[in-house]
Amino acid sequence: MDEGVFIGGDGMAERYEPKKIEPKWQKAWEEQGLYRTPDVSDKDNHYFLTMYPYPSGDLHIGHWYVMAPSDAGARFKRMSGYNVLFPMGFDAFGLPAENAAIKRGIHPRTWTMSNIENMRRQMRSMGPMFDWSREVVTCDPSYYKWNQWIFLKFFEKGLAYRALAPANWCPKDETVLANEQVINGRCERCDTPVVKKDLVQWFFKITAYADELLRFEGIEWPEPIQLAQRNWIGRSEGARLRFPIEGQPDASIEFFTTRPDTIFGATFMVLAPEHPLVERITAPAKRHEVSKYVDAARNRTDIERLSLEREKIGVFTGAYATNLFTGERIPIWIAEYVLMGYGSGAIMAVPAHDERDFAFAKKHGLPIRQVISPDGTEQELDEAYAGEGVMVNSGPFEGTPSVEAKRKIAELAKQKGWGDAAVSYRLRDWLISRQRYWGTPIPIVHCPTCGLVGVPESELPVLLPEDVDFQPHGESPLARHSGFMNTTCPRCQGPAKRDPDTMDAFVDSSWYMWRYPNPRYERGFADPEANRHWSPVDQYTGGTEHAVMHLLYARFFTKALRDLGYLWFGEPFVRLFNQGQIVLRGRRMSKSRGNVEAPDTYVEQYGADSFRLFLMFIGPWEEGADWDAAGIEGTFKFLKRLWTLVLAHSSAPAHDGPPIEELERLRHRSIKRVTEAMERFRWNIAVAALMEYLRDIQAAKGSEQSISYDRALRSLLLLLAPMAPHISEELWQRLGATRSIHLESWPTYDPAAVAEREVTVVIQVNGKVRDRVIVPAGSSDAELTRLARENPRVKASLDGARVSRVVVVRDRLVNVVTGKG
RNA sequence: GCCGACGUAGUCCAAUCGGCAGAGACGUGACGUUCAGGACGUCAAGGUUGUGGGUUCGAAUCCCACCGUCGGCACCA
Repeated sequence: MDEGVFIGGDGMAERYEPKKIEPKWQKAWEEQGLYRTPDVSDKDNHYFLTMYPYPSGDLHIGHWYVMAPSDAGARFKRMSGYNVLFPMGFDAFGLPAENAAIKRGIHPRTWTMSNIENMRRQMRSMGPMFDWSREVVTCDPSYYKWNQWIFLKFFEKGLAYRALAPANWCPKDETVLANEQVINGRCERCDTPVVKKDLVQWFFKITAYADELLRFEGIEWPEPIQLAQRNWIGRSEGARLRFPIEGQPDASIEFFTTRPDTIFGATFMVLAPEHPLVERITAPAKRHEVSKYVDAARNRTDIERLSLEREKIGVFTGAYATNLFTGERIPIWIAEYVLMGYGSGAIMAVPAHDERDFAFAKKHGLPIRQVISPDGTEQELDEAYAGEGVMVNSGPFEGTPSVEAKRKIAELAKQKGWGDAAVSYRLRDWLISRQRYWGTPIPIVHCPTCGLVGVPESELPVLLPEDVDFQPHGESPLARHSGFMNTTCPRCQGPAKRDPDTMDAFVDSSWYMWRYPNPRYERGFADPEANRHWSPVDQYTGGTEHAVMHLLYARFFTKALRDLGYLWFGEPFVRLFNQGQIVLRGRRMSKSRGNVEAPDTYVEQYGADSFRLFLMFIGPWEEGADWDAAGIEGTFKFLKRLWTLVLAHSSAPAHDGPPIEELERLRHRSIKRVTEAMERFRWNIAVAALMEYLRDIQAAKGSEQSISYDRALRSLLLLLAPMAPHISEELWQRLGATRSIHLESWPTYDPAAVAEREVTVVIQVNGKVRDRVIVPAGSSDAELTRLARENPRVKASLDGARVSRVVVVRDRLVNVVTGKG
């Protein structure tokens, strides 16, 4: 027989040609409306969601790696008896569209929409079960209207607010960036070093939910993602205290510390260069030096700060505070290692017990006093001791264990009115305003008399004008569009200006999952009726790169919208699965690197089914893989063998002979293996099990006429259907089916039928294999022990030694252990 | 520096509860089919499970230390 060819009755060979069958079925499924999911059916609903892509232009291998296995998962769930919603859409706002458009002179909307068109086409070639009738495109006014609506609800409740903040500013993109968009001090998009710039910005108050975001009860998320979010939120317990400033009776320095137990060792204080008190407290003699330092610090990029080798440089303000616990006057310094964005931008410096303070004290000749000792005695410190111990040099607390002292010091401070125990978070509020064009306009009117006024709901959406000069000029492009900017105040009807900024695109993705159930709903961001059937999302899949941004924002939005009364649950995604990334020679694929592998040539050559299967076969999904197309032949050959075998069977005269036990056992075993692998998203094991199963069927020569053989092939097709939907549909029809294989039920297995009748049991002496025996499955321990003790090879290797024990693992092994000595 | 994941055949990877190291695939080699190559089929070789220690009758699997690769965080008081 030739390659993938079946010589039919008429002598014509029919080859497996994916190019012929795949488009045919894609068209047929679409015409049949096979993937239109009803909101209500006689089955349980299951919402399976994979992260929507950014429409960058072409679907690359990374997209396939995310989507194809997700599609298999959704299809598996559907065959398992659920009514599955598996929608798709486009994350269509954001910087790349604007940057690309600027470069090519095309309007961002034109560029984006043509990319979407192209990517839809490419996605269809994958053969996924997306319900396109529910597609969401975020740059559509009918979508972003609800960004604005949610913004206004947040604004009313104080969850959206404006504040002057030293923002991360990218000089090249001429925009502010969220903390999450700054990678190693550089702009996530263009790699330009980021500088600080004071701007009035819009924030969402995610910190109001810091504590609740730390809890993951009731949801099944991978432990590493939970950990990443916990670390990002960075909750720490300690105390917030105030020390008075000498000569400034109505001001004090507030600071947060996790180590109140070390307070007797606080020999100086340090303020962040941007700290509001700096100007006020600086001694006249120091003014010049201090302002020089502050200016330099502000203009430094984060990159420069890091490249200073974390040298602890700073300047003395000439002012003094009082350490209320020791009564000492301690100098107030300013230094960059204290960050304005954390705590209150000021610290008590305890050089003996903090590495950074130690380095600073050494450099500037400040006193170092040990107050915690591991053993209660004082010793010479050549580095900071950050561990626990017993307090020394600590007045009334002398001898107290430091762990206990943390609480006691906070209590004393509270009594005296100096402060109290407190919790601090690393998490900052989410800066959402962008000085760019391609985003959702912020629905706020700046009125000279009324101040900030929300646009009335009836006037939404505030449309993003099309005729805008979006070339960057260091301000929001909308600011130069007078038709957009000039408006009237909704409250006093006087002349007013619109807000020229747009929203971070992460706002869009924070709630898109509630839009899918009914994307055309006009009376709210989410259709309550449709959402009642689907939400929250049962299964979410996506990349680990979203561990702390999208996934945290979406949780925040869900909780906030719940508290506003619009959702009835607090977690958006019940189960989360994070797949790994496809890399090329160890490097992330990206357009800017120019190392993007296009799937199209592989789809052209081997078909979508082989390519899907190969992506799933390449390794465990959660681990990702280094791209190497070498193995794709393997999955292609597998499908060709399947094709040949099924076609031969389809033209065979009859298959009604008696069942064959071994073939039935193989079938049950394969169903079990594949089912369990699919449940765990271990596609590689599932594919391997199918390959093995096919070989087993091929090996059952002479059984072709049996009912078991027929069942075996049909089950194989059913098991393959979620992963390779086209070929399984084609062959299913060839076997005489009248309706789609994708409407069939997942095959079930009988555990009893999986078990082998006879098993090979290994016989060991002291853990070394001496013999193997074939025994009936389920043989008793006593029987196995007897077999082992009487075994001639065991006797020979025992050589008269005393047997101290016999370990029996039923159906597996017997280990004869000899006594010691 | 801190946190996390992963190290199994030349390569990608299996091994469900601690129980025979090998399911599947790539590559390599031999043989068959073929005029030949390809394709297809049959078979084969290939191992100190990263290193060292520990627990155990028994460790790829559990524990400790180290090395390596990748990812995240990175002056967070």
